Amino acid sequence: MFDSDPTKICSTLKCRHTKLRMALGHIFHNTKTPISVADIQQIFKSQNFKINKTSIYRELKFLTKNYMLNEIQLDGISTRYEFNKTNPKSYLICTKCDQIIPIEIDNQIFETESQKISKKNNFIINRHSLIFFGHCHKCQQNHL
Amino acid sequence: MFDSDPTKICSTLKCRHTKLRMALGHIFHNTKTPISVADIQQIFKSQNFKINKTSIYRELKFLTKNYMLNEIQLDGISTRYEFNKTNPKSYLICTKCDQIIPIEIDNQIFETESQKISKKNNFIINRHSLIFFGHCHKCQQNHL
DNA sequence: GTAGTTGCAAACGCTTTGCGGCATA
DNA sequence: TATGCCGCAAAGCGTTTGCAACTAC
Repeated sequence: MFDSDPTKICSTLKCRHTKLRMALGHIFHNTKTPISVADIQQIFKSQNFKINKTSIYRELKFLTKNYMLNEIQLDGISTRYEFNKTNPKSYLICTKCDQIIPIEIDNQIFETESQKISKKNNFIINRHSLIFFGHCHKCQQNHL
Repeated sequence: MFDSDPTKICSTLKCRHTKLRMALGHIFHNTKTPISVADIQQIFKSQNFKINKTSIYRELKFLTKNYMLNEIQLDGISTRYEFNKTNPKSYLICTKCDQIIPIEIDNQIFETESQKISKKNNFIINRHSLIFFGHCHKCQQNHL
């Protein structure tokens, strides 16, 4: 449960208040859907903010390591980042435009089932990830 | 719904009956868990079967394209392949040893919920993927 | 001043491609 | 003998690393 306010990120993590960190903070503060490094580069380019991609990668790793971001790697799509590890781990993925839409799911649904699975397979379950693949509203309309 | 018998793969796909194709057929015929290119190279090495990795990649793509294999790319682990696209899409992933264990789940559980999600987000759901992360039996014992 | 941060170039690992040669049907 | 398949080398792509320079505190 962190604050996505860029300045608060720095005070929480006791790290320096740099241009890149602030810029990334603003992006994740204002972006609802998980984004890729390419997306970030695009945004920075449109803002005329010149920054080396190495620094972006490094900062994303840093923020992920410090539980500010959540790294998502899923079937076929490129690595995405979203704010805060405590977010729901369920997504809708549009297989036409590769958009990821985070959704909230009542995890109660899995309770009974995951207990069964855990026992049957002798497997300790720590977390789960549920993804629905299909077509988003826009792509349905565009007949893409 | 294909037959995993190597010779039947060839007759179904009307493709040539090559050493590599037969060898991969046998591997997937006998392997229950999804495996990586590195795993396959390992197996071939142990069998003293010399084959170029390019050919392995090409053959896996070919079999995937022809619905004989299922390509799995998930959170943090390397790409894996398993026989047949129609297999259940639910897995247990051990975050210690990276093993993937396919499991059967009663998809009825999701029926109501996925209908709700579909309506709420104006999203046509085609398929879903459910993954449980945790520790397998072996890794629990090894205190790794 | 000094750690934390950056840019650049180079390396990395996994995967794909181009092409000439070989083997299966 | 004619495609389909193969090996090899090289390139592609996203990501990481090493190092020297810089800058926030």
